[in-house]
Amino acid sequence: MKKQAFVHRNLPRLLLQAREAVMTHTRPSLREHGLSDQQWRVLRVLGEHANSAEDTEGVETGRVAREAFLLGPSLTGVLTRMERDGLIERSRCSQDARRTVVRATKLGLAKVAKLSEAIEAHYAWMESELGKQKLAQLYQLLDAVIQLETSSMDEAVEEME
Amino acid sequence: MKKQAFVHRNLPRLLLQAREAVMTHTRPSLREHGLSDQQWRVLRVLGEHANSAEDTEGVETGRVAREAFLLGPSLTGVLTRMERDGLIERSRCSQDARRTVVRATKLGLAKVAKLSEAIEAHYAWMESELGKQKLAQLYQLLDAVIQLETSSMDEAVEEME
DNA sequence: AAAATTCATTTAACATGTTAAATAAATTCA
DNA sequence: TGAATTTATTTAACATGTTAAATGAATTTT
Repeated sequence: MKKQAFVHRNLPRLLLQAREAVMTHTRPSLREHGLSDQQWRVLRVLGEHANSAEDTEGVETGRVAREAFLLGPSLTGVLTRMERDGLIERSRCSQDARRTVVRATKLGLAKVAKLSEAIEAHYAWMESELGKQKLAQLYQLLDAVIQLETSSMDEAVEEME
Repeated sequence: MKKQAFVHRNLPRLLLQAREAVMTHTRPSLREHGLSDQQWRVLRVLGEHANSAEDTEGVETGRVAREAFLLGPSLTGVLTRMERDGLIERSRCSQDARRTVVRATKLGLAKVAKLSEAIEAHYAWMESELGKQKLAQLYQLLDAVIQLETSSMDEAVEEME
């Protein structure tokens, strides 16, 4: 019996499609508040750090970039427009003048609060439609893929050094 | 016993990360051939249609946009640069002068052939590292998410009409 | 057939992604 | 201490994403 060929499915494209499909649901809420996808990611990060003890100064932009999954140069522009729109404030870090620190304004924090509800509701909906197990399974598989590729990349870097 | 809260994981971000992780592997091959991610997607589509019977004229840009997952205006720019670099040719559709049709040049097709090998090899590697079942499972789950969101969107559109 | 409408693509304007180079401040080293 | 190096961010230049408006060609309507 001939072995059935495993038909693979353009994984990057599928991941992109899946992401778009999910965002199609949450994006309208963001737009109602005048936020781009990236601005929302930034606000979300700032919201998470807002009540943290040492974050009275704000969060370093490097950290924001990592956690919001943005590159430095992109973040610079995003922050400029967010400052213009009164969502955040920037200042120099008092400890290390190389760094810039950012914090959300009252307006920004208010949007985080409102939108977090909408996002939560969306997760609840997905959970009920798709099932908890499947969702958890998906998380696991995505973690595995990320782990796989990242760790193999580390090896490649070691070889170059 | 208190019910354990289901900790959800920022699905869009995970999907983005997973996609980046996968592309981290294939991107160097693309760059060696001087291709951007988008240019590769376009070439891939053109390659798939190249040996098709009726495609002697080329493929309509609308179709390319859909299959390469690009928006019209983005595609226009991408194609302009690809034409400049000798990867593709554009012309007016003889049947319907509104449409533009595109085809890959010899150079373009050669790159598709070379890169397809590299991509295949990458899938083989992922398959062996992650396991066929898990990969198949991931495809299934991603399909389910896409299905879920797109079908619920259709309903929303119906309500507006 | 001429006007109105629909359809496919492009242009325009602005936001973001991406790489390399420039700035500027902190750190290390001689 | 002062020069060389490292680190954090920004600027610059170009490619792509995104929405709305413009263009041009087919189709429908009257």
